[in-house]
Amino acid sequence: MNPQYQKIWNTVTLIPRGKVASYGQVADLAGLPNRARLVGKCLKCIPENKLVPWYRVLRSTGQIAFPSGSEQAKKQRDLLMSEGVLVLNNRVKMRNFQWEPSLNDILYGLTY
DNA sequence: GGTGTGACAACAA
DNA sequence: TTTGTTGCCACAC
Repeated sequence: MNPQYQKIWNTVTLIPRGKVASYGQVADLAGLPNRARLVGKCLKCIPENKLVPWYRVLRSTGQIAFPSGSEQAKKQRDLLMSEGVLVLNNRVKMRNFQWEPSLNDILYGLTY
């Protein structure tokens, strides 16, 4: 499988419970600047055995990427709410919930 | 190789 | 705030 995909999945796995990240942020951390859209593609083909918290990835605005009211959007909202992330009108307040990776996260989480 | 397509982002109005 | 436009770039045809 494409090593870029592995890197992206690993990065998403590092997002802690109760926090979220944007597509662009994940791309940057994975060493793939300006490739937010690749992250989106990547998330829809996660292998089942991987257990990647895809639902913690949102648009830079805090909006859920799926159309509001869609089944996928509902599912994502429920998963976020279940770990304490407040979702109103298909959107999260990034000010409150955006993940700020520590130096340790970057040095030890993204290497393998 | 050209072309169209994204679970995007930044900006304008 | 919400909507539209433009830039972006790896992929799949």
